[in-house]
Amino acid sequence: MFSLSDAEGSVSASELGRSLGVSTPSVSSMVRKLAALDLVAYVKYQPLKLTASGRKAAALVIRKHRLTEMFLVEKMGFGWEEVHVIAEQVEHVKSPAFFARMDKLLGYPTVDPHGSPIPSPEGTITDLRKHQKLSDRQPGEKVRIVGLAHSSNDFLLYLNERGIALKTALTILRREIYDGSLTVNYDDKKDVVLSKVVADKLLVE
Amino acid sequence: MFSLSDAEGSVSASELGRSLGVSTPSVSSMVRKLAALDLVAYVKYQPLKLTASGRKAAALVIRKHRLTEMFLVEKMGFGWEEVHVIAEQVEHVKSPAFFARMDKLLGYPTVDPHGSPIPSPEGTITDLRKHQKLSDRQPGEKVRIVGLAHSSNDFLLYLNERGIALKTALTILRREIYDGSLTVNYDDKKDVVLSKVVADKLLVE
DNA sequence: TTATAAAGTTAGACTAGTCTAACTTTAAAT
DNA sequence: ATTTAAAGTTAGACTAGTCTAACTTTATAA
Repeated sequence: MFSLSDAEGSVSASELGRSLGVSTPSVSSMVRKLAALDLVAYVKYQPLKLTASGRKAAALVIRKHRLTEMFLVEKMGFGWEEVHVIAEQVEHVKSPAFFARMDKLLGYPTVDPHGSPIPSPEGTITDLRKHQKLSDRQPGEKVRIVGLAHSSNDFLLYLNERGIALKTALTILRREIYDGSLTVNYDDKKDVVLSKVVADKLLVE
Repeated sequence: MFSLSDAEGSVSASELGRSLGVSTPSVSSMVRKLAALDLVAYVKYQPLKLTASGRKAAALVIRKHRLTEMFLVEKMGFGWEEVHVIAEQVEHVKSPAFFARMDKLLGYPTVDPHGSPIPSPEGTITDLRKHQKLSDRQPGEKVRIVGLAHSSNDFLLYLNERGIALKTALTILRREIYDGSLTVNYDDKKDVVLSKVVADKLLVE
């Protein structure tokens, strides 16, 4: 629910069911159990919303997920495209000490390997929207990649092939009016063309 | 089943149920499902036994458990008394790559932090019974601790308090005929008395 | 303003896993 | 060899979670 929520924090039952691989009646029945636990604000026939404590619970799971991803990359040598599926399993571990130790060994990181913020132990999550899209920057500017708006496997592999990662410094050379694609330089690469679709998903500062 | 098996590789349904916190009818019904998967050799009213493939499946779970325990101690700084409960959760992670990476980072260890053997990736498990108990050794002998016959939390804390760990070298000074207790020296400790109960559980070479 | 399509809910069936109570088998003891 | 207590199994009920089909509500659009 947390990750599917729109700007108002709402999800439709059907969208949730689709994403969970479950029918809408199943969503209905589960959501009412979550409402009984005060995790979901449930109003019949209305879009679903998490309560404050639901959002906190979600943030704490996301915290475990992202700490794990960071640990897998930094301490175990996995690639950023490999860690999501592993972390989805490890995040179910109950032991707070386990994640506290990861946090400490990592030096209390604030973002995961894809640049997404790691919620605090209290369940506070900083908003990523303060970052700007690469596609909004102008030719001539020099920017640094600090996050990804989405991080599907295909996208991560696309970036790997081009040697683009967090902290890569890009110089914007040109923008095509027609399709919004950008031509950029970075590291030892010259005149690399990135489509608008890609530039929209690269967050920079 | 694997860990409760006696010398003949058998467990009673009631013992299994007790250890799992489940009634005997539940054991019955699960065991028949495992028999359908050829993991358990099931004969009505007879003690339960794993099949060869059941033993292999069990060994592979134990492998994940013990690799995790070793990783928690060696790479994450946990104490040997803390790792069992965490590893019980982490062992459920599916990703073979995750455990393969632990194995590699640990340098392919053969025993866990309690001296118990780590099964091979093929599911072969070496027998610990080749080790001798401390209680079978004679006064005057010098021995090294290489394993524990059991590793309950209480026992591990008992050993922590006395500074006894794997690889501790002991000199046996005296054995009491009456209760079988041993007096030993090790490190900078002198004349430490270990009861027969303790000496039975310390495996040495 | 009403009709209608899309979304959500209720009803009822099914499965997996658990339980207790009643019954059967095994094996230990007279 | 027979009795009997312990262990195991079967029967049947219950819960949680899922589904499809039928029904209700919402909101869009004529």
